[in-house]
Amino acid sequence: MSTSSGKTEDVIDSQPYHHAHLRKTLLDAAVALIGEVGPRAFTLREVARRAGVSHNAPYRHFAGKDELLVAVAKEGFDRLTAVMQKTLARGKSPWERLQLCGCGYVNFALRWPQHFLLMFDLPPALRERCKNEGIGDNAFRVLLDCITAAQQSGDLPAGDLLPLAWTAWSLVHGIAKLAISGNLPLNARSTIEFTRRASQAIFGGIAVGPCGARTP
Amino acid sequence: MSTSSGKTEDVIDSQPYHHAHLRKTLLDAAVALIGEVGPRAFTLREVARRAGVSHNAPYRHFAGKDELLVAVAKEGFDRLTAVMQKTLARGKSPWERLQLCGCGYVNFALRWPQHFLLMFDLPPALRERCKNEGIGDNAFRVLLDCITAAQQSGDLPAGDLLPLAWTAWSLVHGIAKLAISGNLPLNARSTIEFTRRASQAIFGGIAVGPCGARTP
DNA sequence: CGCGTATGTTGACACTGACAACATAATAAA
DNA sequence: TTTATTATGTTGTCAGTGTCAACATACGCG
Repeated sequence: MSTSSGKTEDVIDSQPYHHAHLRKTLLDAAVALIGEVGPRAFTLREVARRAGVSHNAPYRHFAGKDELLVAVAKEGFDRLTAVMQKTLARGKSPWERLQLCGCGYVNFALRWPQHFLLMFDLPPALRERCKNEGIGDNAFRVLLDCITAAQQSGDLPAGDLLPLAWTAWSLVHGIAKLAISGNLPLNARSTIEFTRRASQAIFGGIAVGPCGARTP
Repeated sequence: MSTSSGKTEDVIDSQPYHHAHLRKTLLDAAVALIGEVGPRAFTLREVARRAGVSHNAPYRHFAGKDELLVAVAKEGFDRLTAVMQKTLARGKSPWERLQLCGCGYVNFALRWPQHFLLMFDLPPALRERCKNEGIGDNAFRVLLDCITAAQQSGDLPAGDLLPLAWTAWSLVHGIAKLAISGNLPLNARSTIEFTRRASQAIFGGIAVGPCGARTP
């Protein structure tokens, strides 16, 4: 019983050797650990411990702690993209889909706050590497597509795409960060509702109509 | 010359004993260190090293690393408040002052990104303590005052204060965070300009007029 | 002057990320 | 088949860190 370690592995015990499994196992353990203790208490050795391997085994699959963090971040962006796509699919118009896209973003942050923190609070050097590897690009593209569609349907004015995207992203990112850190005294449901109203406000304007936080 | 350590102390050498000076010295060193290496590489021992004391001296003035971090965060919020107040003072109308308030916020983040990161990326437990001690309250009050003034002058509609404040805060906070992490490919000047336009957009609306990122 | 207390130091411990050396399993080569 | 090579996991070690305990020193008050 050389590989007496675990659960998942036993099924495919024809390969008692870890093979590429350990990488996935470590990644899963890392994602779970992040969700439990957050980026600060995240420890390479604890990840190895949970995976049932020695404290140095991860080095065969990741150059170091940093690379594991990047991998966890990548996993996070993939999940974020999925959540946004699933959420915005409920929208009936380009305009509504754009709002729901932002709601999906905030919802992801509320559900997996630690993971979200890791993704965006990466040290500059790692964040740079993420960008070079195009790790957040898919998620951003979802937003861009939403805005383009809203422009084509006439819900948004034609013109430069990026400033619109940055504005929308900044708003929902700010909401997400502030909500996670407890600076918005709202529960999850209210936070999403607030996101929706703020999104409407940002495109429809607050000053021109009744208070944006009041009525649509 | 028992206290041959430093510069500032020599002036008041009538008290060769460190007294309450060390606390300030440590705090200054901590702020400087944060600015140089960021929250991640921030080390209690390095702070002590820079202050010229043993690695355990800080424990006489701070319960531990966490409490020092909280103190650094508090210092940051005080400076943030000062920057916002100074910036918004240039505004000629309540409406303009509100925008400049946000610009001051972003400007602070651009100038002292590491310090800004520390202030808002504090671990939940510490962030909680900051809130309990009312550490960010002054800065938030500056924003509230701006909004109230804009409401009284008719630039903003009357109504609940907090949703308006949250919306504005979320927007500038998002801009600051994204800019710092390199997700907005703009230099400092353009980022501030973008902040101004986004602020106008959020209250004036994007969809109702020409593209908010184009013309005032 | 002497003593208690506030402050700073030394020493120690467990923990971490990282490296080097070693061991073993899978695979390729002969 | 047998051997060599590579991929993967382990053990041992190191410097660095946060924190605690024990010790040393300087101040202030009786």
